[in-house]
Amino acid sequence: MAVSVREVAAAASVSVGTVSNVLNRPEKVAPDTVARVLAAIEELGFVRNDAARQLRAGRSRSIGLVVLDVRNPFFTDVARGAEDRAAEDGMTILLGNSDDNPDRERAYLDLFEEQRVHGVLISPRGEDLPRLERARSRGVPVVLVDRESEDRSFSSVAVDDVVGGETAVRHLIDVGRRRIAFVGGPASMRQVADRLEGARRAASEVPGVTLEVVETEGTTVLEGRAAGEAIRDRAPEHRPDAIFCANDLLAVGVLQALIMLGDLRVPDDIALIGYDDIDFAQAAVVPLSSIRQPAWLIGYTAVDLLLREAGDGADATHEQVQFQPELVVRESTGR
Amino acid sequence: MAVSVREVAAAASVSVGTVSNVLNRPEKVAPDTVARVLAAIEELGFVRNDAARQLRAGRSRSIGLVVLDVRNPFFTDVARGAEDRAAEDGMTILLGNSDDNPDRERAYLDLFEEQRVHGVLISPRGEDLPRLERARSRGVPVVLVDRESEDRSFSSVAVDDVVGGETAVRHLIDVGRRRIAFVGGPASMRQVADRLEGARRAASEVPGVTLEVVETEGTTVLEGRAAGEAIRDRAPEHRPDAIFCANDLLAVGVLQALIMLGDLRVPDDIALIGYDDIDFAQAAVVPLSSIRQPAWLIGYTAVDLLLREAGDGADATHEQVQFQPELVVRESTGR
DNA sequence: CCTTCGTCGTGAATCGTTTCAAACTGTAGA
DNA sequence: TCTACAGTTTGAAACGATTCACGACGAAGG
Repeated sequence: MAVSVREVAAAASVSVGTVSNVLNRPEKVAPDTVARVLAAIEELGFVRNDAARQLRAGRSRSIGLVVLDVRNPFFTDVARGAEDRAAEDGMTILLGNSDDNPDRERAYLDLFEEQRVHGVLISPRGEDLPRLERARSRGVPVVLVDRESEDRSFSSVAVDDVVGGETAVRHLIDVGRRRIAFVGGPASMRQVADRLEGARRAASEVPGVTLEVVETEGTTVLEGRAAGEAIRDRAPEHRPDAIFCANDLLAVGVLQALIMLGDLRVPDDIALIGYDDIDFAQAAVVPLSSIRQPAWLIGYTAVDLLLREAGDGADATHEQVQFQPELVVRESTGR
Repeated sequence: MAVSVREVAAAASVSVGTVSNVLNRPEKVAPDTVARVLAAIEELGFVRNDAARQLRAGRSRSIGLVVLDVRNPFFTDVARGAEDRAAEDGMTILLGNSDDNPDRERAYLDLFEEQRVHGVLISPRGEDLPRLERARSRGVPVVLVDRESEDRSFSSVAVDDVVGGETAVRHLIDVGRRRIAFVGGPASMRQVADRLEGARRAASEVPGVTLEVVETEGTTVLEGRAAGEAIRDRAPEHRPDAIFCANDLLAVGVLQALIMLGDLRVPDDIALIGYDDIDFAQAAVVPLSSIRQPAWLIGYTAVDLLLREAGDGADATHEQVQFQPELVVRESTGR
């Protein structure tokens, strides 16, 4: 059914080897032979079979990327950065989203291994490093995204979330707040845990500052709204005077609950700061203060490390790149 | 280097055929043989080589999906729906985003053809149907997403954008507006053109209603903001009293320009309605009225059609599914 | 005229899985 | 004892591109 090199070769009266050379090393073939072969390809509508190429080559020209949540603009930006860097080397990104579900995460890893990807970029859900070690021991380079490995045994590209959390809460304190609530979860998510740790650190520096944790089950707008409603419905004296959300999606949800469904004022009654600085942050009901991360750059850099590591083979060194988060002040924390 | 069936077979003292049977039809193999083979697989850390499977099978177990913009939540929702349906049949979605760029669109189609995908879902950028015809003639089923083919020669899943545009503008008229502006572009985007056509139709029904078109070069928040600024900077008597944006991202941008960077009131001075009803619409500075589309369902249905068509072979019938858009009224058009 | 060298082109072997006709084993029935 | 037959297992062929050692040819140099 499908046209193969063999038929192209026959049509152009050359051998299959020559067709392959035209495709891959045209400079090694006499010009008019090249022309004849290209004509035959056009004529027959030949399309290379990538599976056959990969089989021969031993691995694919793709890189697997597993993110925690495709719906979070932060991760689509990371993916764009990765795609751009991969394209520079003629490679492709396979995007999988785990939805913070360990089974899905493992399923994607299995899939990528079967595809013999060049490597895997992953923002690992929990502590399933053994699975990643196994992948690597089979020759698949792994780079952690938005996360560092405890023992530096993996390459990684991350932003210092502890510093980010610290920056956020310090800012809230700077604008005069004292009863601070942290909204985020699940605590098993590293990003969440780190940001909380930073928040605790900043809070403990100043006497009189309290930090309360409102744990959520995920980091979506919906869960933010639920958390916001719970806070809104408290007696005024039990409400915090500032909220730090583990990401902007949560913050948007909290904002909805406080303002649109309630009658609290932001930042007057409660100041609010998010994390990630997604596009929508500045377009929210009240433009949202946030902690900015260089998402595109993270993706770009991660692929860069991966390709370098893949090139070096087994004895590659592992490099940890860490970017610093940046405070962006908008109206939700006053000016 | 990598472990193959051959080595597994040797380790389990069976033939390669038996290993393959254990993998694909375990019920045809004696229980203790199965156990022995599985033990060998575990022992050796065998991972199937997908390229070899595909080569043998003739095509991959993936479906290509080309969207206009991954950053638009509408499309990520479509992708999720597609992924969910594909997973039901053990298939995978390969996501490519064309960024409304014909070259990228073609590059992804080429890539998908080389990968011998099961089929392609695409929201085609322009009128490059010949390219799609060619793909189909090579045996790759194609389903149009969020778009219909003029001549019904392709299967498609779409929402009636003309009706959507009509609904939006009719609503603006219903709430008393007369000088309406349509913000969107490029006009070559079918979705944009259709929504505009609907808008024109609704406007022409009521005497005294004018419809002005403010063309943008894309459908991002940034371009919306630029358009909004242009409108804001006009003399008051030249400003429209209502704006219909081709999608919610644009509307969010317009909103930023009017309110946050200017001092116009929405909806008092200018009413505003968007399209897609993305999550952020209700969390915007002023909660945004919009036209809702069943994004997840569109993706799900598209894969469904595709698999049906792929199953039927060459003589498959082409089916056009059309969903109806739904008006969602929020504060940006008054209550 | 013979050798050497470079340019082009050849075709068989290879990658790893699946398939399928054929072979094998043991049991039940005649 | 022989045949039938179901249940298992076998192993070679096939998928299609790439590679590489080798052959063919012509030109240049001695």
